[in-house]
Amino acid sequence: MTAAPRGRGGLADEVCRRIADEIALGLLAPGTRLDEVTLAGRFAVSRTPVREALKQLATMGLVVYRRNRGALVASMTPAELDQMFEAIGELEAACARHAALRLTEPERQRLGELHAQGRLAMQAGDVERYAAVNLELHAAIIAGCHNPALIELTNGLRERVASFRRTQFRHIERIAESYAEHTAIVEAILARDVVTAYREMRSHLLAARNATSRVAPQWATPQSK
Amino acid sequence: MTAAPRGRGGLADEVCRRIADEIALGLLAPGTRLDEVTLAGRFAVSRTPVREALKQLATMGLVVYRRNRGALVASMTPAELDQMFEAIGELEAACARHAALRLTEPERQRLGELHAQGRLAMQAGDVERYAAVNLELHAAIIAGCHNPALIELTNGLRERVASFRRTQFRHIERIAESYAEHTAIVEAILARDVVTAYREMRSHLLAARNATSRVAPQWATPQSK
DNA sequence: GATGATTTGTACGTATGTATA
DNA sequence: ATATACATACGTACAAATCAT
Repeated sequence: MTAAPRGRGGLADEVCRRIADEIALGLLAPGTRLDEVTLAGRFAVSRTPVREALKQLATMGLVVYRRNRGALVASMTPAELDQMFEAIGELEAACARHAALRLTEPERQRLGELHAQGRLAMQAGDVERYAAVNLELHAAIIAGCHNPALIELTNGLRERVASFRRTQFRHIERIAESYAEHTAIVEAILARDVVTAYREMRSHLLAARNATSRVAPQWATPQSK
Repeated sequence: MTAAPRGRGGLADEVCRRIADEIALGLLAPGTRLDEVTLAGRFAVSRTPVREALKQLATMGLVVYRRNRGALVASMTPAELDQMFEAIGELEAACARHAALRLTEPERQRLGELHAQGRLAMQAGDVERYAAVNLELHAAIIAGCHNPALIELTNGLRERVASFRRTQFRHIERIAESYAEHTAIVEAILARDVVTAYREMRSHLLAARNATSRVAPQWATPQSK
């Protein structure tokens, strides 16, 4: 799932990936203390790889270090989360614009299929499934820009807010809205309409931002102590 | 200069900053081997902080790791550099758009002053000075978006390409072009014209990309081994 | 406010793996 | 191809700082 350390061997990178996944999946809630020896025990390694992993996670922004007091899973204020979504909006919109011009034929086909799957999930009222398809659709568009730097940046940001956006599709109404927005985006991309693809993706993510911040206000407080 | 690790104490972060600076300044050329013991000696610390620093630099993208063979200063192919500039263009353009709406009065004033300084440097034919002012102007616009996530992302990318864009203003003609583009950008921002600010900043960085890649084709080859 | 316990930060030793002759 | 040299990767020990009592 996580693409964080540019795939190599090494215990530190392995530990880094596993912690990153647990954070993204919400198993490690924001504000959770990350004790080096505990983690070392949990992954059956010494403290050294754990320390290196935590340092990497800190530079990724998934973890926050406090001087001589160890690491915490990063938490965000509502304002910070909002800024994050704004940044993601800018990046994904850029990705969508480039995707409109650069998508290969098979990629274009897959984009259409994913969107169709989204419709089925929506009509079935399957929230989990829609969320999964939604993720894949966005991933397809991001990858479709064919610019590794942009892709990496965008996915990095998405990973950082992953644990904060779980409740995105709680309301069924938001799913219908989301699908309608996806339609505009997908159609624009397939029509190679760069301006519309950019604009629609941007407003789509602004809408998602509002949907999220409405639901998750209480997490934000850093429960440091 | 470098803002890499979110300012804390600790030798690892100190070493990280210093190495990052040396890379950005070109003292450590792309492809240079980063020997742990050598660096440890140079900074008068043990290998541990150096290792942690290198791991951080690797996740920042300034350094690449080869499995069980240590770290190298990251180098880029012309294609990768191009993609990098494209990504920077998207980000800075977004910053410019937000800056047009969010700049405070003192910030707006400073922006005008910086641009005026650029004109003086250009008229004096002072390449070094123009390059410095150029840097400050871009930094002012980036900071002016008032979105920490966007700012951090953009500056991170700029740092990664810093050592590759040193020759940007070799040709005096490029300075004149650059200044003219800056004029369009600054005027748009000061007029709160979001569309123009975005468009002009984007094309400005595309132009800079071309200017750079024309000059620096040979560095790109990864001189591994 | 001082002392003890816990945890991070740094240093160093050993083993494994890669490159060279 | 085998062996040697060498640097990295991991583990462990010590020191310093923070938190709790």
